[in-house]
Amino acid sequence: MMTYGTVEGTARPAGRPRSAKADQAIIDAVLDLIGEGVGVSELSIEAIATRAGVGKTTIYRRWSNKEDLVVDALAALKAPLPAFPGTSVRDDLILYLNVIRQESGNPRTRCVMNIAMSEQDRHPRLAERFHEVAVEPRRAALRAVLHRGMETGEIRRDIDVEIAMAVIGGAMVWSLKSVREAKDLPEDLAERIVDELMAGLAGR
Amino acid sequence: MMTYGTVEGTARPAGRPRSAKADQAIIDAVLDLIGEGVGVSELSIEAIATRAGVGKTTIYRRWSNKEDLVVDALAALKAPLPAFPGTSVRDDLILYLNVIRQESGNPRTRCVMNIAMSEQDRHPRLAERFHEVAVEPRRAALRAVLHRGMETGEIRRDIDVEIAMAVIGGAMVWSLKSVREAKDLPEDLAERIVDELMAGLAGR
DNA sequence: TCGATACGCAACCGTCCCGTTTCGAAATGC
DNA sequence: GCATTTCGAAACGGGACGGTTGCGTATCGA
Repeated sequence: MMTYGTVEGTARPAGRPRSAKADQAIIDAVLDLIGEGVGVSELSIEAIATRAGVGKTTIYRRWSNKEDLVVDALAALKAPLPAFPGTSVRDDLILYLNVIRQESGNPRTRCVMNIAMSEQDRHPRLAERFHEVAVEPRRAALRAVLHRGMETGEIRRDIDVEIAMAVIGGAMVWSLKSVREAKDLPEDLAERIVDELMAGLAGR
Repeated sequence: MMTYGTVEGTARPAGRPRSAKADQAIIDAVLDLIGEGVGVSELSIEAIATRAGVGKTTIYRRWSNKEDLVVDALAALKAPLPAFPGTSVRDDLILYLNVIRQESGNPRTRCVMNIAMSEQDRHPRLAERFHEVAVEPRRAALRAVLHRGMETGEIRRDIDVEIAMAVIGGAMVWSLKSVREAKDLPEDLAERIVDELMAGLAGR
């Protein structure tokens, strides 16, 4: 964001201050459009301005670059992670997967995720920001759950945590991607994934 | 594809026949552009024609619709699946994952996959075709491996096969998506995923 | 009150693309 | 030879968009 800092000693520039409302309207417009399935490359400043009820100049005054704008918009997308009750690792993992599943039903989240996943070749900065804002916090939370489980003995102490995280998240994401609608998946998908994972595939 | 059938009894139309070379050049151009990261919506007929060294009319004569063209291009993308040696389920699964990993290094395959995954909302027919051409054959092969393992006793007979498939594929795909380059992943990723999966997470 | 800056709005020109048409040349069947 | 069809190339009118500029207004500090 390119708003002026309010650091002490920094002189506030003369003239009319920038409208925080315009800031928010622009960010919201970007997120809305992305949520409607518009790709980054197809995002037009004009469309954003129109949607935000804002002049194009107001956008160009703040961002010189479309990608900068999208990066800021992505950063504004907060990732509310539920507190894990911690009654058991199994319950925490199931909750974790169900949050992912539920979020994938939100068009905005869904499309942001699509963009982050598919355009990381063309927009590395964007993908990086998304990773930092949305992915890493979740990974950290999941990692904590697993470590706690290793301490309580619910999980083997010698598992490869990074591999386990990839397996857990990947299973849900891949399932969601394999069907048209999240509704097409069994109600208890999260439970089944976690139980299958805990038990392992190997014969007795 | 809109080439003329060669069914017996079908009269061959008069005039100059369509160039098979042009057909192939157009399909290749589409695949090339997609492989370079161009999204479906940004694919322009002009760019395709230029790349293919073909007049726009030659394209419009064959496809009335950009999506039809992309669907045909996708269908032309064959999915060579290796024969599974079948010495053990573990080895087959590792091979399966390593094929996925290796293919994700091919820009063309990678981008086609990106498109199929992220634009299934906007282009359902395209996603469906991709699923049919690329996804289902792999799923069938993987399913066969698991069933064989259940028969030999290498795998529990009571596993949920669909869940297991989601877990196996998802783990690799999700890992690949989590890093910039496939090179950033450990060499033995496939082995580690499979072993972790076979063993399960649960404490002793 | 006055200067400075931001605001929404409209217009501008250049670029890209679309889908169609026209052109002369080439390739086939009759 | 002739009709027919396709070929690549070029051009068309129309539309979308980019990035810039100017306009009149609104909102701040001095």
